[in-house]
Amino acid sequence: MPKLGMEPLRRRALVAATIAEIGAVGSLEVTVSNIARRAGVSSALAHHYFGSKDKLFLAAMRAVLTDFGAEVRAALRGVRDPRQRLSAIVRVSFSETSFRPEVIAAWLNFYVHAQNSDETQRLLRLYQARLHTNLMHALRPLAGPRADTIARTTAALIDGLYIRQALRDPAPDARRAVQLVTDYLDDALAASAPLPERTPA
Amino acid sequence: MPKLGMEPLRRRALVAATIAEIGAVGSLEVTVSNIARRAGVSSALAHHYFGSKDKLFLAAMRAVLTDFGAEVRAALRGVRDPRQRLSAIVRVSFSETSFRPEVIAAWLNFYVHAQNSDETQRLLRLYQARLHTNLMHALRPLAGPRADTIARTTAALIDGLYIRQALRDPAPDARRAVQLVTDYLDDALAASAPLPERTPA
Amino acid sequence: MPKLGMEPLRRRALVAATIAEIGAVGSLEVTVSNIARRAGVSSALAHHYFGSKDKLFLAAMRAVLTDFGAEVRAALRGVRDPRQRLSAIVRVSFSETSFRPEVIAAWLNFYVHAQNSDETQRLLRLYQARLHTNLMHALRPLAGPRADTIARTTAALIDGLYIRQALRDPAPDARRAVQLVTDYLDDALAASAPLPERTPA
Amino acid sequence: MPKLGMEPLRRRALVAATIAEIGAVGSLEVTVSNIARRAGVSSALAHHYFGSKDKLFLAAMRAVLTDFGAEVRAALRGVRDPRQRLSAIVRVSFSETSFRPEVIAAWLNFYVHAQNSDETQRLLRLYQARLHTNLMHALRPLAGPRADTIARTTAALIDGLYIRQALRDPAPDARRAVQLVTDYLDDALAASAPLPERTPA
DNA sequence: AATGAATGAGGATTCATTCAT
DNA sequence: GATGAATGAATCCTCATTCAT
Repeated sequence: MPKLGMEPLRRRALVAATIAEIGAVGSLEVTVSNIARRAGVSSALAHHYFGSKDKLFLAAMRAVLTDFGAEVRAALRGVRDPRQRLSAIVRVSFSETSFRPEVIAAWLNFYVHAQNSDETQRLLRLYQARLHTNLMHALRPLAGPRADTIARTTAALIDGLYIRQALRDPAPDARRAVQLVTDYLDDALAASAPLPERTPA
Repeated sequence: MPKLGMEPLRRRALVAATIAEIGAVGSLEVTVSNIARRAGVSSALAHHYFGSKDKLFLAAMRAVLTDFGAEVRAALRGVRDPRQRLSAIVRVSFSETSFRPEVIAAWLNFYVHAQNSDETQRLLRLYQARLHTNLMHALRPLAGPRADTIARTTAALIDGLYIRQALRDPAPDARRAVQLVTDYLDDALAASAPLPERTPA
Repeated sequence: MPKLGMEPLRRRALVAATIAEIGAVGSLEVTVSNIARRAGVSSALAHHYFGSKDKLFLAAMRAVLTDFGAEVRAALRGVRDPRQRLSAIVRVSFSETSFRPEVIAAWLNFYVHAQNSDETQRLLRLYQARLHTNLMHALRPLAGPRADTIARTTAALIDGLYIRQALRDPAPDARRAVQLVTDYLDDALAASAPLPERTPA
Repeated sequence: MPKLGMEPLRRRALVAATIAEIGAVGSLEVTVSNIARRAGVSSALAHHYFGSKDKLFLAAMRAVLTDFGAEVRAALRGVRDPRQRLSAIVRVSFSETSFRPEVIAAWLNFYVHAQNSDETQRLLRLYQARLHTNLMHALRPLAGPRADTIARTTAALIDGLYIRQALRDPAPDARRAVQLVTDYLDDALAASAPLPERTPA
């Protein structure tokens, strides 16, 4: 029962199915057929709308990054205090939207995919650059010349906590992840500023 | 012209070729044929010795971890001072053996592979546990109750720095990576200990 | 915004697009979608009007033959002298309408298609029969018993010159083609006329 | 029961099967699977040895041309008289090896394929060039300045007779084809030379 | 010890065709 | 009259794996 205006719906469904499938399988070795089945359509339709498996991956990745970016912007909206902005960034990095097993798995796989896809690489760099910008904006007033180092460390720490979740032993523990990064930031800022103010855990 | 005692040589060559191929291709989507060609043998021989592609992967992974473990042990041998032991661990983590593009790529891919291979998962956990043990051993005298947190943060940070190198933008910068982790440790230990002693960059 | 009386326009457009597409692609491996796009309509419409890809091909072929037939009739109209009728037939065979790369390509492909389509085969035979009739009509007074042989040779020569153009090396050279056939006819008729009487094959 | 040294056998079998299949189907729309089945092997093996469908086509075409070239050389060996050389060329063009329905169909399809394959185009040009050279060699002493025209006409005539056989109405009639070309040559040479010597049919 | 030969299974992709609107 | 939506069927191609030698 074909209807008009299905395209955006199908696209969204296929993108969601792609992320879910990558998450479920745990690698990029997913079949277009399975993704399509998950989205309730034929594999031919996936090709009809996206042209190729690779383009579908790219669309999925863009969706993940777009979602993340939107969440960050929302979380930062109206927050002026640098320390609170930092907290917001960290919190969103491990939010329920992003820090789910399937998204984590997708994320990890996108890093792998970046090794062979310029566009994926570009997207990941874009994400990193944005994160860095956001962190720097908040860190500069707090850490002065050490801002850059702290920003890089924080970003690496976040990625490291993601990759470690990929082992899936315990369910991803967002709380603990946030805590670790927060602790790190406390220490780092304490060491940078004359009058460290420790935030309560 | 088959010779006697070739087995260990072939095995080693195939394992090395596996790592190299994964590194070159940037994903686990490598073919046994290509690995075998790289090792200068037929793909049938790879199966003869390892039984399956998966077993070959596992062997490669074990080799990486074994090498790393050996390097760590060597670096720690004779070093008693906790802070120096910490430095040694960090240094080895970014040593020339491990922090090469191809090994980084292999590493990243093993994390992916772990999603579907219990044995790979077990191996990665083993690596993590050993690293944790080593870190704790050195951190306990320095950071007391905070040792665990710092150890986890350090481990995540190392993994995060690895994954970030996977984007291959600049060649892997081991020096900078070591510096970041060292800085982190300085701050963390400064915050933990009564009398922080900053190590010179 | 569908309009009334569109059918003949659409049909013509689709038929023209079919020939053009076959010519452009150089084989029958054209898609209905591409043909339809070229005609500015949806592929569904092509099916609506023609029922199937094959029927569309047939329609295109009929169009080519009809055009050719009409051109021949026009060229022969009012011409009474046998030698001039011969010339007219040859001229039309390499006229600007027919001897264009795309039509040549289509022609060649119709010969291929005839291998599997009775209807196409029938059409090509019809074309051949008509050409033969026309040639015979003009040749009988000029060559008597040799008319049949000369007619067959002329027809084969024309087809041969077509197929050779399919290699597209130089742009089709109609002038030269006409010249070759004319020369042939001159020789053949010279050998047939007044004195020499050829032995029957 | 795999044996050693199968490669050349398989290659030959696959090439023969390709020609046969194209001949049977009457177009290039044959599947590798069917070709392979005809050769008694799996489609995977066809890819193993030839790399792709297109390469297999090319190999088949080369085989056809090579066979034809060898036959021509054999027929010309030891023949010195120009008129007899001409006859030999014509005879071989319609020999039992070449003028079979399946080879005719393959031939026709190679002309089509040439529209999209540079290599096929190159091969066909090569065939044309060789034929032209052979014809010229024999015609120059007989027709002087008209040799070129006669050679081109003869070549086109041969191709035209081939394409006409593609309609398959009657089984290919080699005798008649040879006769037509011979008659043509007689006329043309009669018109060129002062003292035509008619060869007996 | 080592490999060439061979294949089954599987996956991306294409496309003619159908149908509800 | 016209089309977007949708798919089943096909086809090329790849690859891990097996086996006889």
